[in-house]
Amino acid sequence: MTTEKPNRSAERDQRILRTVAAIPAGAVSSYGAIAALAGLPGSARLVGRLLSQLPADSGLPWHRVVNAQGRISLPADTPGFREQVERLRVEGVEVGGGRINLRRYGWRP
DNA sequence: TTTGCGGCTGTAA
DNA sequence: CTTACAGCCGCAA
Repeated sequence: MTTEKPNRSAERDQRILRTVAAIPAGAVSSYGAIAALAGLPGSARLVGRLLSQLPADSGLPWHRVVNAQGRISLPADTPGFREQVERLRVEGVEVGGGRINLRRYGWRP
């Protein structure tokens, strides 16, 4: 009735986060791919923003998301970058120079 | 409410 | 590898 304005953004967020959560360990996906899988093609940057604001205790595998070039999108001199590299290696993903071979580790649902 | 800007982007040149 | 531009969105002014 009075409020006929559903929070569509919150819904998108959930869909994106759920998609990220679906990436299996040992694999990586890209911002654009996640957005597309979540039904939001073209909203790659939204995925990035979401992950960047993700609480530390979210439990989501944010580290399994890299850019379309297979590169970690965080500045190489940041704790976040090192953390991502570390987490990926723990899962068996080879990371060289902040790079990942998508042919090999790219997630294909 | 409109506008402008910037981003964990993507793609093409 | 660098540069440029295109879309999409959230946020501050």
